[in-house]
Amino acid sequence: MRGPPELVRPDLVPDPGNSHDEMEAQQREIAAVATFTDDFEFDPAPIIDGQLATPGEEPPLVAGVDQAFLDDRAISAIVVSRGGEIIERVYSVTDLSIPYIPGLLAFREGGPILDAVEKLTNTPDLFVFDGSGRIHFREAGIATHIGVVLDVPSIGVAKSLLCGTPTWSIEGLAADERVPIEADADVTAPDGATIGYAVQTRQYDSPNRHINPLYVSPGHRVGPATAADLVLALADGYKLPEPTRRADAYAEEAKSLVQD
DNA sequence: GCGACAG
DNA sequence: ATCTTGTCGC
Repeated sequence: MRGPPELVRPDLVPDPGNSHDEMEAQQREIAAVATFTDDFEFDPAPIIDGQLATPGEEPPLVAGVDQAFLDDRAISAIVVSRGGEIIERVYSVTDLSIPYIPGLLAFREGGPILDAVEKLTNTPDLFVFDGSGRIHFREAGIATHIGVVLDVPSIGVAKSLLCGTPTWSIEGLAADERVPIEADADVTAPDGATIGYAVQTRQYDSPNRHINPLYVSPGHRVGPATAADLVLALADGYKLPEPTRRADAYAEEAKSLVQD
C-alpha cells in the first residue's frame, strides 16, 4: 500500500497569491505540459466493461474529489474505490484566500485539494474532479491543473458548460448518449478540436421533464472519448458518477462535523 | 462599455 | 458553492 501521489511539479502548484496575469500565464504552461490523450498504466476494462479483463488482477483505484464550503474555509474530500468498493476516505479543512473567479477556479480550490491528497495512504490510478479539465479558456481547468501537478490520470466532470460549443444539439439526449464539445474562439485549442463531451448519464422517459447532461473533459493523460466512457461506466443510476457522489456526501458529512 | 463565465 | 419547503412528476 503506497502513499499519496507524489507532487511531481511543485513549481506549478496553484498559488492564490499570484497576480491575475501570473495565474493565466501558469495555466498556459499547465496546458502545454498536459496530455489530452490516453496515456495511463492501468487497465480501464474493469471499469468500462464492469469486469476483470485480467483475472487475478485488482481493478484500478478511482478517486472522487469534491468540496463543501463553510464561511471562508473549504472542506476537501477524496473517496477512493476499487471495483466500486470504498477503500479510503480523507478530508481536509483549508482557509480560502481568494474568491471564485470563472477560469481561475484552480487557484481558489486547488491548494485545498492538494491538502487532502497529502492525507491519502493509497495512490489512485485515476482522479475524477468536480469541474472542468480541457473545457477551459486556456485548456487548464482544475482537473487538468491538479492532474499535471501530480502527473496522475484525471478527468473533469462539470454540471454546466464553461466554454466551447456542442457540435450538435444537446437537447433531448437519451441515457448513454454524448455530444462532442468543440473549441471555439473563446478557447486556446485549435478551432473545432474536441475538448470534451456533453454526457447523458441518466434521463427521464417523460417528454415533459428532462435531465441536463454533464460536461466531461480530459484532465491529464486521458483522451476525451475515454473520459466520457469512464464517466458513463462510473455512473450508477444517478446523474453524477459514483466517485463524485461519494466525495460529495463525505464532504457534506465532514462539513457538519466541522460546524461543531 | 456589454455579455459570458466550472465551483 | 450556499441559503432552504414544498411540490411537481416519475
